[in-house]
Amino acid sequence: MLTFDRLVLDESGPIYLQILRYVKQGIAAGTIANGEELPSRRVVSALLGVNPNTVQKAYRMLEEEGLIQSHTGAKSCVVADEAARSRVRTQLLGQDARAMISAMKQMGVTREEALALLDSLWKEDDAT
Amino acid sequence: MLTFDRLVLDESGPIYLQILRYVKQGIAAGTIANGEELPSRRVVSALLGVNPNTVQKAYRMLEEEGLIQSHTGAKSCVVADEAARSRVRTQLLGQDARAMISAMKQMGVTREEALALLDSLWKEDDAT
DNA sequence: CAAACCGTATCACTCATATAATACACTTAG
DNA sequence: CTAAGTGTATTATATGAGTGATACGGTTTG
Repeated sequence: MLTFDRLVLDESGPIYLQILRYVKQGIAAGTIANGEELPSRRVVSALLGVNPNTVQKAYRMLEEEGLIQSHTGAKSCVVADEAARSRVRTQLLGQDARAMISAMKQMGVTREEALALLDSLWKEDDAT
Repeated sequence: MLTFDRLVLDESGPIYLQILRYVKQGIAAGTIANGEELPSRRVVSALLGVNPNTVQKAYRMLEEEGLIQSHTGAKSCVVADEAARSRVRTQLLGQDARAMISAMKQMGVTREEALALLDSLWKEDDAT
């Protein structure tokens, strides 16, 4: 079952969005199997040290996107086939990359420079 | 003088951070000359349709970073030599890229895939 | 000099985020 | 069956972000 072990909250934005993104990344990565159960709202809130309502907000948005299913009394579970996985993956990758490209172009960075920087930082991150 | 023409506000975060980032990107790109005057808080607030206090918050942070100077009664102006430019540029590029790399690795993206994606989206953005 | 503009500061208000404390109906495990 | 756990809902409170209005003193310009 999903553990939320690798989710470290920061001050970059609303907590419910960080939870939402974490689950989406797991789905995109294939780390979370189709039909897999999610830990309950209360368990996650205790793990992260946040309010149950905050977790509920993230779970609700996941359900509205059709990525999880919830039934009163029972645990929620993931419903994400290969098509959904691919869709989420493309969505997340596109969001991040486009924002970075826009910022880089505004700073006068060339395509070659951008590729070199990405390659360099990628390897640097590997070494850590 | 800096016009704030290319700054389009979105819902990605606080307005004062978007203004802060816009000016920083201008400094990093060399679009803004050293000693150049900034439009007043009131002018910018009217241009963007936001409150003067919001602009003031961004200007204040710029001053705290030593990138602009303000004197009561007179217009603020940029004080950013080549060293400061380089520092800001590295700071912005590193922030964006590292965040994207972290997200990509968590989604199981390979380095080659990341480079191909960046190259592809860069060209796609050129065409727009 | 005087009017216009500027940086700065303050107060009150709205809204989103997050917390806190419950409550209720349903499912599941002992 | 019973108790524990679960999804869901409600109300109240606190905080930060952003707005709106206003004020004061200093600088610039005609």
